[in-house]
Amino acid sequence: MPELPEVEVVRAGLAPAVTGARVVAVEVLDARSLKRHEAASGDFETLLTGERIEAAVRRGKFLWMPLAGGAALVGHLGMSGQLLLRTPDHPGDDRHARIRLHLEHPDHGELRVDFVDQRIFGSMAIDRLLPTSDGRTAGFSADVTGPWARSIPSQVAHIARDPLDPAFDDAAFVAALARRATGVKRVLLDQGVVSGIGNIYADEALWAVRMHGEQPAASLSRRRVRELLAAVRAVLQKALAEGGTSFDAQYVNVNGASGYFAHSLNAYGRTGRPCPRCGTPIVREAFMNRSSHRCPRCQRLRAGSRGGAVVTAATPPPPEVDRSLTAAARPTRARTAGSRARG
DNA sequence: ATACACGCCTGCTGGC
DNA sequence: TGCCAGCAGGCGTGTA
Repeated sequence: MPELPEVEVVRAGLAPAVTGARVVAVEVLDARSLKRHEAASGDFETLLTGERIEAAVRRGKFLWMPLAGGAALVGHLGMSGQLLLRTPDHPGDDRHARIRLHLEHPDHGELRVDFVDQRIFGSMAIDRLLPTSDGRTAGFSADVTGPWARSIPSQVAHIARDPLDPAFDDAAFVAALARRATGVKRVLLDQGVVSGIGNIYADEALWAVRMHGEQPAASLSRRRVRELLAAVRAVLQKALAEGGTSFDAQYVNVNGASGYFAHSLNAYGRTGRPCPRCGTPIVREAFMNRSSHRCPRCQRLRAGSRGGAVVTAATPPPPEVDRSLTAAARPTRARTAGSRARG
C-alpha cells in the first residue's frame, strides 16, 4: 500500500517521462476511478486531452501534474493504485487498468500512462490550483520555478506538509500533539497534521522509538515528540532509498507496488515473530478497523512526563532506528521490478 | 472544533 | 469442494 516513499518513487519515475509531454488521448475504462473528479468542472477526458504536462509534484501521498492550461491532473493511489509508464504498444489486457493516458513527448515520442487500481480506493481528477496558504512551494518536485510551484490542487489544500518537506514546521507539529486528546498513532495517521504516513510506517516509527501507539499524544514531552519525528523521517527516508533502487530507469517501469512489502519491517505484519530488539513476540491489536503491531515489552504505555519531572524509569533508551532498519532488513529484501511479476 | 465510526472497493485466505 | 467471514486500509463524510 503506497505511503509517502512509494508515491515518491512513482513521482520520480514519472517526472522525466511526462514533463513536457502532450496528452493526445484519454481512455476512461472505469468511471469509478474518477470519483474525486468534480463533474461540474467539465468532462475529464475533454479537460485533459490536448493539455501539456508541466511537472510531477507530490505532497504526502497525493501526486499531481500541473497542466499548461492552469489546472492540474491529481492522482491518489489509494490502497492498490499504480501509475505505470508504458510503451504505446504494451498489451492492453490489464485487468485492473482504469484510466489510460496517451502522451506525445518531444524527446521520448509516444508514451502511455496506465492508472491501474485493483480496489479503486485511488482516483484521478482534474482540479483547479490554488495558491498555497503559506506562499511556499506546494510539494516536492524537481522543478520549483514554474508558475504552478506555489499552487496546490483544491482537493489537496487541506493536507498537511509531509515530514520530508523542507517547509514542514517541526514546532507546529510538537504543538499539535500537545493539543490532541487522542493516541499518538492516530495523530501520525491524520493527514491534516502530518501527511505521508500510513499504517505501516506509523507502526515502524513507533517501534523505533519504543512508543505505544495509544500513548496519549498530549502526554509526550517535546523531546519525545522530536524523537518520534526523527524516527518517522528515518523510516521514510530508508524506505525511499530502497525504493530508488527498485526503479528501473532504463525502460520506465514506474511501479508503486514493487519494493517495500514484507521487508525492512521490524514490527508491522510481524505478529508472533520476535522483536528484532528484545526477542519478545510482536503482538497485533485491533485499531481503527485495522491493525497495530508492536512489541509488548519495548512499547508500553507510560506515565506522561510533559510539564513535570522526568521519570527516570520511564525515560526511554535512545532510538536504534538506523541499525535496526539497515542491518536487520537487508537479507529479506526483494529485488527489483523483475520480482514483481510474481504478483 | 474535535474524535471517531462508517462506506467505499476487490481479492485473497482460513474456517467450516 | 464451496461458501462466507475476515482482512488488507486511505480518505471523505456523517454523527456525537
